[in-house]
Amino acid sequence: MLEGPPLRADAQRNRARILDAAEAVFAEAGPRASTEEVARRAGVAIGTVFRHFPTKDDLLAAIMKRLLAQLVEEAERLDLFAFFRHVVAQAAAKKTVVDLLAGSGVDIRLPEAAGHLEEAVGRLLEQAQAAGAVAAPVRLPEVMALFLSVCQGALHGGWDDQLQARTLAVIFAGLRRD
Amino acid sequence: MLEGPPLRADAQRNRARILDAAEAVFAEAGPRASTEEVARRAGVAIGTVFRHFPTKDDLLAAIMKRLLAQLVEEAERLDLFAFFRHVVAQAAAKKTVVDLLAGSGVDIRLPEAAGHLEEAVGRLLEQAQAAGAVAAPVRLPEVMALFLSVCQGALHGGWDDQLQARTLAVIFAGLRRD
DNA sequence: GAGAATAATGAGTGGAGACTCACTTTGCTA
DNA sequence: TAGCAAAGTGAGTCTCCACTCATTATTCTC
Repeated sequence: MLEGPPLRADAQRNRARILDAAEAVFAEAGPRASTEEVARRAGVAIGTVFRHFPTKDDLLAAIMKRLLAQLVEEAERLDLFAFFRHVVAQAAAKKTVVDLLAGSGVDIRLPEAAGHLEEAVGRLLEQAQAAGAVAAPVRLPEVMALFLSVCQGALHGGWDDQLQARTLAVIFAGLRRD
Repeated sequence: MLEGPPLRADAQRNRARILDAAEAVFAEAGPRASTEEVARRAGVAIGTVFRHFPTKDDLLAAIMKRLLAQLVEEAERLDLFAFFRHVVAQAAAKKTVVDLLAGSGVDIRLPEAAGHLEEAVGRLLEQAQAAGAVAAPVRLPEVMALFLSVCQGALHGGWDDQLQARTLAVIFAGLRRD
């Protein structure tokens, strides 16, 4: 993570505005939304967006990193089941994360941030297994796979509360007794 | 389903070629692949593609319909668990269906064909419950939700055989004992 | 507060891809 | 097999969008 000299005040302000706008725009319209829309929403010229993020992918990667970090924080506050419920409930509002975790058309790798998430979920799994809430043979890879699958399903399927509860119930039952 | 006069022989031939090419191209590159690539692969001029399918969405809808019909056939040959396994294993090879079932950026509704699939899976569920292989309180909506979720997960996550088996094992356990 | 460095601006460029249409070719029918 | 309607062709249009850069504006430093 190479750090140059500190950013000028206006640059810092704009960078933050752009990230916020990008998060909102991409959450609403998915990663295919245009960079111009982001600039407009941030109240900034298009060139400014590209000064901060030389390519659109850089911008997407930056907000992904923020969102993943947020997920990790949430993982640290909740147990495995609550974490699943929480994230699935939010999936629709976080089109970007889900789409990008899914790699939908856009090529972005964030091994570090994604690794942190996996570690956090790993800790939740250990705790749940120690408490006897998840069967012993369950391993992290399938938990992550289920996690991502369900996020995408919820996002694209437009699940209501009831469907979400019933679907997670099946998965939770499967985790408890494998 | 309005039927005009029958198609001329060359038109029929080309229509079939275009559908085959589109299926292959979109399976490899997803729905974002260009119509020109489809035309090239079909050995046909771009205008011919647009004569048969006035918009790209029409083309996508047409192959979706074929693929859904195929899924229904497979559902009629297999039991619920085998169907899940089969489709998940093929998910990666069928990027289009999955992406479109998921509604990724493209707006296509095929209520009829999708309804048939749901009916077919409904029958599998009934059979499985009658045989005691799936717990009674499980209902069709969550089975469909799990089905679509897992398809997307498998597609985007690039699951290997082992991960696929382990992930499905959790879901199957959840279905058996809810 | 003057000067230098950094940042913002936004019209402009280039490329991709969906779709059109004037013209040519092909298949059907009488 | 002549004639015509159906189908095929592909260069060209149009729109959208990522990205650039010469110019102007804002901060920082002394």
